[in-house]
Amino acid sequence: MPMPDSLTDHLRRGDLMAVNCPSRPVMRAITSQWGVLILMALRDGTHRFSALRRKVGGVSERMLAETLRRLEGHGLVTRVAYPVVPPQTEYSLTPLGQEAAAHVAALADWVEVTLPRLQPQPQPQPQSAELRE
Amino acid sequence: MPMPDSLTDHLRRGDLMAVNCPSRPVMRAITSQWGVLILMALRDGTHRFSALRRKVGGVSERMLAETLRRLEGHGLVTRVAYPVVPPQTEYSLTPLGQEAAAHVAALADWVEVTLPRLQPQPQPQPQSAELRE
DNA sequence: GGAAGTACGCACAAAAAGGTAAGTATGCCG
DNA sequence: CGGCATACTTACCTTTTTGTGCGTACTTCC
Repeated sequence: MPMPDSLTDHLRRGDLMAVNCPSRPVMRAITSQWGVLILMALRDGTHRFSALRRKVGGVSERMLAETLRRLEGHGLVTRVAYPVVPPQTEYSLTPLGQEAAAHVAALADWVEVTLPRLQPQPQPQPQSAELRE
Repeated sequence: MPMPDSLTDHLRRGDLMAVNCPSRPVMRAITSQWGVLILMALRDGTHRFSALRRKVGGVSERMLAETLRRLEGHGLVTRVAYPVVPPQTEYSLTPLGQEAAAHVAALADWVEVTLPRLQPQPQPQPQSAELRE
């Protein structure tokens, strides 16, 4: 019988497989499409908003701002805004952010290096396999 | 003037920062919400569909099937379907899948272990900081 | 003096992700 | 003999995500 979780009995010290695991939002922030790229971009040091936008190909201003804010909210990114004439803001990784970024960079490097050995998702037609009666 | 990329001049050996980098789809498959969890779940060995569904909390059948298919398309997961009376299918990681899964697991472990040191995203009101005239 | 650059917030719209329910074929359990 | 379990797919609908302009306040460059 699939009786639902009686309570928050799963959140011992973070079972990512549990629906209510508090680590999930953090993982999502880090592994989000732009989160990954922004973390990696910031590994090269402090960047301004527009510099990041130029560096991370394809990101819109809205997504960049939003993702930076989420990362900041989790303590992975630092934001320093100078209320100067033309707005200026500097983003950089916190020590924790650097650790996280190192992990995603490792994965990203692996993907890039392994790419030729990965299928270009040929999308096989849904035939049944292994016919043994 | 923001002249668009003249051509495929960016895809040298995989600049993830480039919009058209072929690594991006793979990264998205791996770092997708369910991709991460499924890869980690499969680290424990071969699983059947329903076993995975039970293990990965919160995943729907649709998402599970879809994500498995994407991972399979990229050569990270193997699917073996036995055309037996009640359907039976076994999913497992390919060698490449195990490498990928190891990376995501490393990140996930880091997150779980670091969680107490990460802000619970207090979402600060958008005030300006560092007032220096 | 008009255009561009800066770092966004906001409103609107399109696209993508995700959930739900139902259907399938059939052996097994009660 | 009816219901459950299995592994999905498909259709339909809701939710979330993402992109596109627009506006801002002021300065510098042509």
